[in-house]
Amino acid sequence: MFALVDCNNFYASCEKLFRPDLADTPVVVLSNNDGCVVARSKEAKKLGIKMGVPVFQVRDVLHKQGVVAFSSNYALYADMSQRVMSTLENLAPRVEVYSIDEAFLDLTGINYSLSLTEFGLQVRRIVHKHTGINVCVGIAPTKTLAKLANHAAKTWHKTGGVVDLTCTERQRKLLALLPVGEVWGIGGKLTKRLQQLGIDTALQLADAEPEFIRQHFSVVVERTVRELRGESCLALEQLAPTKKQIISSRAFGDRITDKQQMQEAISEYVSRACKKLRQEQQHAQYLTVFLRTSPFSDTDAPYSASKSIALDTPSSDTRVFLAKAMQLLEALWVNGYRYAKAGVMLADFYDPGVYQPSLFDTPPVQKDTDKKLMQLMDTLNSKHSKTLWFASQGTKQEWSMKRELLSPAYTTDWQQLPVVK
DNA sequence: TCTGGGGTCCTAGGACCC
DNA sequence: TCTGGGGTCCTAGGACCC
Repeated sequence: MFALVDCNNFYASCEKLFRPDLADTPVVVLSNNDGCVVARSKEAKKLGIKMGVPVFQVRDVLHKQGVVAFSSNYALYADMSQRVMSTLENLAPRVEVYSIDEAFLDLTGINYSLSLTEFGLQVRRIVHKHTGINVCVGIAPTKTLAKLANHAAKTWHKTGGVVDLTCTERQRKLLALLPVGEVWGIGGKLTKRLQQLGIDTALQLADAEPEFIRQHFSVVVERTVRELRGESCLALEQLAPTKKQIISSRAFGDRITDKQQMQEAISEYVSRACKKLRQEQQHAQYLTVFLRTSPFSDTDAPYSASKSIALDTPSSDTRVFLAKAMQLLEALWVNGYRYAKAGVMLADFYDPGVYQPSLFDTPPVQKDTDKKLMQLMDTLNSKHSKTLWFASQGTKQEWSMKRELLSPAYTTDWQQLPVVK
């Protein structure tokens, strides 16, 4: 038996938590560069502001209705997420942190002492008491059904924020009400193709033959069908699997037309990605650099390109990747375009010291001093960010993203603690 | 004028092998 | 004239998630 615990309007709730004056005010949180709406308080949802809309399309509504907007404050959200997750870890024996605002709990053994619904209500109470965040709880025999139970708990207030779908009849009743696109794993494209086959509701998908779905779609969709029928195919995964790739990319605050600025940006992304790589305690062999103009522009000539290179030896040394990235950029750069976004990707990971040399390679020697230099950089930068950086990252970073509506890092920076007067 | 970032998994098809 | 069958591995692209 699984429970899915999902925080309500997570980013917006985090912002409201430290601004009691905004308790009843509509609040939205924006993506990087203050580009799109990525979270909405319940008041903002009521105003009809859609998830993911570009800000410029709803600017009038935001203004007229007195909506308060915030830039994304990841330091705050990550810290609040950790508090919620550690509270959950005290309430259930096994927890899978699925995303920044949701977690699956294994409920095996829970119903010996109290009913599953009572347990769900208790989770809500305790998480709210410890963190101030409201959550909803969906309970079911499979993860996919638990997701739908959670959706129901969020949608219908009279559920009290907890829905237990143990009983098959309740499952079918709910599935009949939900369009197939609400099912976890069924996105826009699949919804269309399923509808062409006459499958419109979640119940119709559950009642389709798994073999038939397998033939028309894939094993993934087949698994979804089985999960909807109550056959658990997706297990709880407590340990975060090691990463297979690391991406660092950003849209620019302003378009880039100058090569040196692009070099700065790519250098910045390379050093971010390498820092993450060292945190994962991995070495990477494969580097990709990409850049593109805006796909939304009618006036800008379109250009999008990427190039990759494999190192002779896996590494986590920023300097090695910087040198290669500059070579790749040299090959990719074309004068005259208005670049909107660029990024780098690291892949093909190895544990440090483990790799397969080719026949004619001289065995690599990673000098101890190289390793220490990177460690020193990371240590210094973790205490005071941006203490040490590479000159190629630039000093002004005029291209960097816009975050004009950023709230303070209330919980992670001594200088920015909230003050009670 | 202005449209996010970071991931995973699966499949199809080509190259190559015996 | 007639040209097999069964694999593996890799990559690109498509789909999904939050």
